[in-house]
Amino acid sequence: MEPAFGEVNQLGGVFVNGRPLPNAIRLRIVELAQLGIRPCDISRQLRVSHGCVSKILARYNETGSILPGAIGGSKPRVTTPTVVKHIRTYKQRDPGIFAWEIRDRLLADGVCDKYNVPSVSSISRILRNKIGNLSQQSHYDSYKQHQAAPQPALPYNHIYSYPSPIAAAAGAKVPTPPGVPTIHSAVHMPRTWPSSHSVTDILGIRSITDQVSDSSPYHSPKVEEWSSLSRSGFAATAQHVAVNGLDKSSMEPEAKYSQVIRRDPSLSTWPSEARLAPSCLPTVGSFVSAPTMAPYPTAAQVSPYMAYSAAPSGYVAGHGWQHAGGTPLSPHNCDIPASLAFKGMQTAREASHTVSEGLCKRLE
DNA sequence: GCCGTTACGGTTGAA
DNA sequence: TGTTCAACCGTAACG
Repeated sequence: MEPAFGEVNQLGGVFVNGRPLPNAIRLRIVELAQLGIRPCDISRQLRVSHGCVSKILARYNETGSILPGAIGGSKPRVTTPTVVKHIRTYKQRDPGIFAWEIRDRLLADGVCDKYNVPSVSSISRILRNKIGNLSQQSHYDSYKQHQAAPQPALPYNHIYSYPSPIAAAAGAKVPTPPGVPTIHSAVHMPRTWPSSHSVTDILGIRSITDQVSDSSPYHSPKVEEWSSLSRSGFAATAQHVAVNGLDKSSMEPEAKYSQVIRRDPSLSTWPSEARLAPSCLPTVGSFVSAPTMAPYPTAAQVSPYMAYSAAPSGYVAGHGWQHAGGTPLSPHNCDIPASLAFKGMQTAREASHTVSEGLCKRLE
């Protein structure tokens, strides 16, 4: 159940327990860190707990991603149809085979690796439930296999799947086959079931899989909500013309369904609009002050989830952000400390420079 | 005072 | 359809 209102932390910032911070805030945290601002200052400026700032920055440094991990769900199933098929085969060849022997053979034959090999108990369950009496079922099974090969289960959190097969190969637990180059990508995440959480990805750049998922029956409305967080805020960022101004059209809920930027799969680069302009972003323009903002409208206004989704708008709206020390971090400021090296951001940042400068010039 | 870590209460979504 | 479980979240507190 989504609360209609968020809670207020000790710094006066608003948050929803159990839910990730809005993308705009997460991005802002990274931006400020790139500008050389200390985490404690970021914490105070954005009114986010320092633990959270630390966590987000640590994750960003480690993975190149600012977005939260995949929430909920279960681990990917290891008992894929292929594995079951092999187990069945082993059992057919040797009806007296033990589950642990099957497990060993799955490893030995390369059907599974040590990460995804089913447990002995799982194999036993498969033998009991899915295979059963082979002498009676084998014929039927072989028939059935030809009739309809079961589709592999959808990957865990397919909605967060990598935007490209290459990226998937780079991040997936499955070892990259020799010859397939692993790219140094901002989305490289050493996770078992990774998310597509690169800065570039959330800047409104829809991935190939995203595009597919749009028409997919599996497309989650929650993704739209999430995407709306990124796209309404960040797309406005990328396409913005006003400093701290609300490009309201891009903030409107309806806009979340529009594709802001699509990448042509045939291109090796992103559209220039999609690139991150770190220091020119008017994303989070103000303090997050509970008394002065209403990021969580009343339940009567919008649905509870929309209430949370609406938060970035609240963050974006408002006056210009100013550094605690009094040095204004103007959106016009395009200087980025070169000493700050962040994983996977090199390319994006280099590319973004052009856009950043262009944006800044326009803003000036 | 800063920062990394962790317990806690909460949300989420697949099984 | 409802429950369970294991992932995630941000906060608050501790060292």
